[in-house]
Amino acid sequence: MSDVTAELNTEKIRQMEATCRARGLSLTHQRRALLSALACRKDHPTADQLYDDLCKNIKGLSRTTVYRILETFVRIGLVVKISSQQAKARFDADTSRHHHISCVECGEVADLFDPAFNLPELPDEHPSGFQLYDYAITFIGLCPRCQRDGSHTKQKPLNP
Amino acid sequence: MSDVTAELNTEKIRQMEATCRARGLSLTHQRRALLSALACRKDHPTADQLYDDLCKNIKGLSRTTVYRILETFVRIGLVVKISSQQAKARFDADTSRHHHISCVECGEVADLFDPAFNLPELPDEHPSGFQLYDYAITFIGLCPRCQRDGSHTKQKPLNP
DNA sequence: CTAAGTGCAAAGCATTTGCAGGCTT
DNA sequence: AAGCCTGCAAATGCTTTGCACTTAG
Repeated sequence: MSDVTAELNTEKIRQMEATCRARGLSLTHQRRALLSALACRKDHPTADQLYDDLCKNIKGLSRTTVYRILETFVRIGLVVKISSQQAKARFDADTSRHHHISCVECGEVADLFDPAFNLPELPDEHPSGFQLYDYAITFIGLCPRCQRDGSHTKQKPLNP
Repeated sequence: MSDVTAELNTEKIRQMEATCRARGLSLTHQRRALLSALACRKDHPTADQLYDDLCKNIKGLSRTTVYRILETFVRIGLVVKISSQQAKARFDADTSRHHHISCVECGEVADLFDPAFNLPELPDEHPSGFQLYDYAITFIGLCPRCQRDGSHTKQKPLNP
């Protein structure tokens, strides 16, 4: 890794630690290590990949801890959890182009037919080298029922 | 349900059955029932919700069968599987606005920074009554490595 | 010192697999 | 009749939970 990159990472880690302190979170070495692993990686690791990374440096680290810390970081907006808001798959018999909106609270999924949100035509291939087949837009929000109930026990947005 | 709706469903079911035949799939009553359940529902049921629906009418139906049939229907493009391409969550320490592209074959996720795909500003609330927080765009494709390997054992697109 | 954080083991779900028997074509 | 399909039970894989111990502030 180049010096410049290393410095950028250091800076990023410093910022993340500051965020933790601002939230009153203890800076345990497990958390520091995870912070640094996240800042260094340019891909989108799974919890287990991060666990494997950290194991090299922390003896006796528990997988549970990695899951728990990640959850905490997501809650304070330090990292984003990609895909699988809820673990279960949902199925849609309408295969026409439309979008979905998913409730952060209860996980229900509704249709959102709004051509204003359709994307311009996809190229067959992207500069990244990926061959593009399709895309999916998922909106995140709170459904009317959960707005009313106001229980909000799960992953409510919590940004500074 | 109104007569008109019922007729539309009948028509839709007929088309779906035709697709099955065209693919050489046996029209078992489990498959017929699932077809009809899917055509009737306007929401986005989980496999278990569909299983519960079907249980009322088919004695001794197995959950496994529902999962297997759904998988088959997805493969022939009759239904779309929403969210959770792979079951595991992935994490991204970059919380700035950008998109992701996910490989159908290996599940790897890459960044796609292309403002051309950014959406117009979101309204705070949508006509559906949902309070909107955010959105996520996920592109589906085949990564360079899997293009080379060409093993393609999983969910390759298979539309008419 | 004291609450917050961690490790361990076990449980929880959604989903998948192996295999024997049953049903469409 | 032939082979695709299904049911059952058990396994798998990711994630969460309960509880006692440890550590940061």
